[in-house]
Amino acid sequence: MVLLRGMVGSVNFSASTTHALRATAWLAAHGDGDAVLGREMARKLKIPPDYLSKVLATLARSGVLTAVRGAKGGYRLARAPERIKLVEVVTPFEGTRARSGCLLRPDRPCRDSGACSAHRSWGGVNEAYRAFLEKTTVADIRDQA
Amino acid sequence: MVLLRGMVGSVNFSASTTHALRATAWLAAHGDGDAVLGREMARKLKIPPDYLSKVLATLARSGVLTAVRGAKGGYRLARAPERIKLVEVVTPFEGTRARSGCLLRPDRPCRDSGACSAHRSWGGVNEAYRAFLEKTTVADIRDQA
DNA sequence: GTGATAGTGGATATGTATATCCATTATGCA
DNA sequence: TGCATAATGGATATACATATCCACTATCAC
Repeated sequence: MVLLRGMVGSVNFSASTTHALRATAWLAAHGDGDAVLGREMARKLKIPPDYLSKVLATLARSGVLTAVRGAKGGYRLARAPERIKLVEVVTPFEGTRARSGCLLRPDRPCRDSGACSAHRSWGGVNEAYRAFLEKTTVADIRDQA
Repeated sequence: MVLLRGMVGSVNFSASTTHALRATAWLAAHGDGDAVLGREMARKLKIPPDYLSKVLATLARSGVLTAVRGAKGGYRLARAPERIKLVEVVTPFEGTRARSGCLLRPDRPCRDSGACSAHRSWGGVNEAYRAFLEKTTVADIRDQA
């Protein structure tokens, strides 16, 4: 296995989640009210079109985007970017990977939450992660699109 | 897709990494200097034996464990648990998943690191994660085994 | 030395996320 | 109404992590 020392230690999202974040950020930056073609977003963001379309459909079902079918259709943000939290964008894709947040037994709720210091500081990492997703909105990442 | 609202927002490790953490914690708690059979650890920790043996072999190659072959063989911690950082246990398994830490473009180094506030606070999440792995040792998670 | 034990490593199977392909449905517009 | 367009969704392919199986090598006990 290839070791990438110094690179370890970053929190990752799945490809689906990353596509969702980039797409919503791009819509916030370039959407002018009109619906934007999924195909065009895929081209601009260099994401496989048929894959992105699934991601966009999921976001539409979740209420983050509004899908417009037919000619002149496409996708637009369901609300102003300032009113869409990142947690809304992330949740539909990270749901299956969600865990208890317990370091050693992520498959089940952990006993003695506050017992050891390692457990508490690990909880702090998760709390920082959760807080970021709650307080950051699509408007905040618009410029990075 | 099933949504698990309220569960999203925890940082996860892969199964291999979790096995490695649990195995080293268990060795710190139960190893009394003698080598412990991989098979016994698998039984106690309820981890598939043949899978755990690969994980243990990787940890031995990385210098976290010492492997003892032949009869009366097994594995032991290479050093005192206080002197083994979690980052050493995690690195051999999370290496392939390592990314740039950039929220929207994890596949490449990100431009304008300090430009937007979202970028900075996301960097803070990663910093908390990295700091945890650096400051926590196997001794700190021993009790959770 | 001989046999039993235990780690090592290659080959393979399985499950899930990722990615692609294509038929269908819905809608705007002439 | 009819046509072009675009989202929708099912089926399938690919890649990788996970898991299993088995043959091989190294070492201890006798």
